Order: sequence, then structure tokens, then C-alpha cells
Amino acid sequence: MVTILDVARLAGVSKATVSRALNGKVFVREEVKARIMQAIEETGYKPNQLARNLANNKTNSVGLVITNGLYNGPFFSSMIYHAATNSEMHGRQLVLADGKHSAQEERDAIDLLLSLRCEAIMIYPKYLTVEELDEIIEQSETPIVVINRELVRHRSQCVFVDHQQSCAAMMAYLLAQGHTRIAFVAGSEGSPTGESRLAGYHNALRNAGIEPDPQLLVRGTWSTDSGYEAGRELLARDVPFTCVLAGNDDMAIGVAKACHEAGLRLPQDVSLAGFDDSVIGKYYNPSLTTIHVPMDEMIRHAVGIVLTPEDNASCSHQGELVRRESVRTLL
Amino acid sequence: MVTILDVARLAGVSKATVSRALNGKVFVREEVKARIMQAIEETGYKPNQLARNLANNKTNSVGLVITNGLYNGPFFSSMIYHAATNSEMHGRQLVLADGKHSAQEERDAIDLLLSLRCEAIMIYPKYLTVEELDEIIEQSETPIVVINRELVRHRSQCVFVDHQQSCAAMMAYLLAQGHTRIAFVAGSEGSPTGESRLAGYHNALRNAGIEPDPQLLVRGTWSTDSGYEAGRELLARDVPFTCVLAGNDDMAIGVAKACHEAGLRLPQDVSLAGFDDSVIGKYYNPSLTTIHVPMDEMIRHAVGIVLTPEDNASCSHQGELVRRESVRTLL
DNA sequence: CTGTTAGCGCCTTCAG
DNA sequence: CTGAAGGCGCTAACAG
Repeated sequence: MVTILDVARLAGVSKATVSRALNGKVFVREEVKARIMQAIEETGYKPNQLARNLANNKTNSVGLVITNGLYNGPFFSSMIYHAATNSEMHGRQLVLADGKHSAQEERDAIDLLLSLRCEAIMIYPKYLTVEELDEIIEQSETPIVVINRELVRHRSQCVFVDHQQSCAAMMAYLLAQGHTRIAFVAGSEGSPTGESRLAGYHNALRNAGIEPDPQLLVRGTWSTDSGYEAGRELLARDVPFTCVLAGNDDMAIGVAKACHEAGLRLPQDVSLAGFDDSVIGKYYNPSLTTIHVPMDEMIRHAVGIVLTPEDNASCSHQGELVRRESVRTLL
Repeated sequence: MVTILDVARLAGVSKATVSRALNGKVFVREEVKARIMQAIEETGYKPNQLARNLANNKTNSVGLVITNGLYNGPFFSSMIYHAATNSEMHGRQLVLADGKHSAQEERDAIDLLLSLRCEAIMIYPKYLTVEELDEIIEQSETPIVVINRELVRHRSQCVFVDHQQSCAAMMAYLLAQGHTRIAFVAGSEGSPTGESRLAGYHNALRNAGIEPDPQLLVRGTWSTDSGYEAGRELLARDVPFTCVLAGNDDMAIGVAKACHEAGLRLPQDVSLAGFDDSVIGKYYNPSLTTIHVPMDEMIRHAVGIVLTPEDNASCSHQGELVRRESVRTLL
């Protein structure tokens, strides 16, 4: 492996001078610089970032913990895209760590990033509870920001969207179209996002003077497949409904398939809506009414919190209703 | 920052002993070990991976260069998923680098990974040509494997699927269903994948004794939006066709939207097919006939090449026809 | 402007 | 089994 010493020798200077020529803080005579560049060229020298990071005691990197499940394709990739883009805008390299399938593995992922000496860590938790996250934040020297959880004890270390009120907005719209028998496909049991949306559904119904019918509630696990199963289950119950609201767009697409198989047309026979505004929804036929979650904004905010803590905008973000073809009016 | 020295002092031993206790290659008295663990607990010590990597001169990481465009969501995330999973199975952490928007930036991404001292690098190139890749491989000390390009000079450093023959298989199927006026939505100009599929289309037509009609060829840029535009363009030309084959599933979905807007029903009025077997295709209505690209297999192979070079299975993989509802038979 | 001298935190001989 | 000493490749004072 060719080191800075090899370059220094070839150029007939000291290591320090090479280092300076490379990092450009201090001036180096042009002539010497040229000789050094020449030597670098000849030797094919590539600075060892590890050594550099160790010497500087900083890594120019930020970590992101996210559970890398194949099922969450669009969501996952949009998140990584925004995280990488925003990190780079701050001159930082994004390092990913997989939270896998348990709270312990999410902790391990954080530890990995910590041991890699990332300057800051962002986590989109799946298994860790807010209490556990609170604790982790308190014990950590390096800045941590939690995405998609409201941390009341650490309001400036989290960004999230208010799912309950997004759901309320969606329900208001659905009710306004004349739907009263609205089925709901909830997300995984225990998922805060899922529970908030479910709560939003129940509240909206009650506020409209409609008692929620348990027969109209089914559970999925966020995946399209689970949405399909949920749809079949719902249909099998043979209770009347005019609209299905799914906990996310993926499940909504699954429900749509179940409806088609049953010979139901969208939106003539049944209306459908979801959450997340995933790409597919825009192009699905019929295009899917949904709630847009401002991922870009949230991630930009998260990166900002962790890299330039002086900015602290409010941690709460708003979802936005996107009306498309899949919901028809009954009026 | 708490270092190994702090732990050593607290436990009343030397740094070396702590290191040994942690790495477990050499035996340390149980009693001493316990004291050390206790000290680690108390101090909250986390080994500095940077220092460790520098001392060991290895990083236990493999790099992946890929252009992180938002548009290529499903493809991108499936790739990362498999790369991360397979790397971890070999005990390596996956590090991503964005190839962005030019050959130079792809080179930079490789250099970044090299300077991070990744043990091996995988690249899914977008801008670098095979000649440039050949050169990079020859000059690099660290193993590099190229995904989705056939490198004739480096057959054991690449994995790819034979797109031309996959396309031939698709065309054979389409022709067998009685379609002869088949439109083609090509991918970006200059993309090897796109050109191979296009070549497969042309050859299949000629082999069937059909002269390709330039009016039936439109260009897209892989995105759903571009597929939509391409579909509109095609419809505007007002030439007859019974089927459209798109260069990937995303564009196929875009074409479908254009068809719906024009009042055409799928597959009754026009048949549709794509490539890549993306999740959306399975759930689209009608479900999309496509070619499955064995990403899992390819990535597993790529990781294998680079981490355990003794395995060298053939670098070529086969796509597989997935027949679904979007193509109807004319017979 | 440039060379010399010390580390960064950890691992690994080499003695004991 | 354990301690002392040296080094991984680079940067950062401190002199010249």
C-alpha cells in the first residue's frame, strides 16, 4: 500500500508538506506542490481516510439506522435518497446500518455507527420504544435525532408528522363525499404510526356521530401482500361498506387487487384511499387518493437538527391530502 | 471520549490486556476479564472502530456504488437490500456511495470507497463505459466487481443478465400470442441495458419476418413519467398496434396511464409488457407481464466474487418470463 | 514556507 | 497470562 511517506520521499519533501499540499490550509510553494502532485500521480497514492479520520478525530459522516426490509421498498428508497442528498449537501457521507428485526438489533446498529464515530445519528425506529429512545439520547454524547416518533422529553431531537390529524383530514374528506360505511385496514399491531392513524379513524367516526363497527376493521402488516389478505378477509365478512381506507398505499394496492378479484370496480363499486403518497399510487388505475407525507422536508429537518443544532424549527410536520380518482362522491 | 486506556486504568491492567479480553484471541484470566468488563460497563466504553481498522489495516466493509436517483425506487431498494443482506452474511458492513450524474462522479464514488479502505467494491455503473471499467479494475488493488455489464476482458469480475436474450424470450411469447404490431418504448439512449433490449426487439421482429416500423419506436428515460410521455407520443402518432413492450416496468405503468386516458382498456384494447418484475407489476390492474431479473442471485454472486474469489460461477444470469394478465392472446 | 516531533486509539510483537 | 514498546497513516503544533 502506498502511503504519504512514499510520496514524500519521491517528491523529496517531508510527510507534513505532502499533507499540507493536499489539505491546502497552509501555503506550499507552487513548485514543490507540482512535484508532490507528480509523485502522487506516479505512485497512485490515495489518502487513507481511516488514518485521516483518526488523526482529525472526526469522520465527516452521519449514520442512519433503518430496518432494511424488502417489503418497504418505495418508502425506504425515498428516505435513503433524501438522507444521502441532504447529508452530502452538508459535506457528510451517509452510512447506513440495518435495524433488522428487533429492538436489540436496532441498538446494535446504533452502537455500530457510534463505534464508527459518525458525527451524528438519525434513526427511523421500528422496535425501540420512545422510552428506550429517550434513554439512548440522554446517554449519547453524539447528537441523535429520531424520525417519525414524537419524543415529548426531547422535542428538539425528533421530527415526525402528526398521523392522527392527517387521518382526521382524510376522514373528513371521505365523510364529506358521503361515505359513512368506511372500512379501515390498520397497520401492524403496536406500530405507533399505525395506532395513530387508527385512532384518527375512530375519533373522526365518533365525531361524526357514527359508532365504529368492528366488522369494518382488519389488520395488515404494511405490505401489499398483507393488504391483499386484509381485503379478502373484509370481503369475506360480507358486511356492507362503500369505502376502504388503508393504513398505507401499499396495503391499499393490495386491497384493490382483492376487490378486482371479487369483481368489484374501483371507484364505482368501492372507493379506496391510503397514506404516504407513494409513486405507485399516482400511476395506479384508478389513481389513489392519499395523504402526502413530506419526507423530503422531514429528513432535511432531521439532518439540520443533528448537524446545525441552532436551527430548531418545530419538530412536527403536516401531512397533506392528495385527492385523486379512487374515491368517488356519493352525493 | 473514553478510550481503552481509561478502561485499563479503572480495571488496574494494561491496555494490551483490555484489548486481548475484548478480541478474545488470547486467553485472559476470568477474574481479570470480569474486572475489565465491569470497567467497560462503568465507563460506557465503545471501541473506536477507526483506530481498530487502522491498526488491523482492514475494515470489514464492502462498498457499493450506485446512482441514488429517486426515480429508480424499487430497483434501487431491492439492490441495496440484497447487497446489505449478503454482505452481512459474510460479516461485512455495506457502505454506499452515490454515483450521481456523471462518469467523473462515479469515479469519485469509487475513490471515496477506496480511500475508506473498503475490502471490496461493487459497482452498478450508469455512466462509466466498459472500457473505463476495464481500466479501473486493472489499476485497482482491491477487488472490484461490476454489476449489469458484460466485461469481456474481465469475465470473472462482472455479473449481468443477458438482456438481449431476455427480450428475445419476451418477444417470442408476444409473437406466439399473435401480436405482430408491437410498439417498443426504449430506455435512455446509450444505456447498455436499454440498447440490448432494443436490439433483442429488432432481432426478434426480423427473425419473425417482420420489418421493424420506426413509427412504433419511442424513447423514454426509464421513469414512470417518461413512460407516460412516451405512451402519449405513441398514441398521438395514430399508427395501429396491438401491444406495447416497455423497456422496464416503470415505463410500462406510465404507458398504461396514457392508454387509460385515451380510453383504451388493458388488455382488451392493447396488451402491455415490461421488464424487471418490480413489485408494482404484480399488483397492478391488470397485473403486468414482465421479465424477472434475478437480482438476489446476481448480488449474491457479486458479493461472492469479491469476498471469496475462489467461487467463480459463470458471470451470466438469465431473466425469466413472468406471464400475467396484461398480455392477451389474439388467437 | 518546510522539517521535526508528537500523538489520534488500538493491536501486536517481544519479553517476562 | 500480562506489561512495555512500537507502529498503522495521517495531522498538528513548534521550531526553524
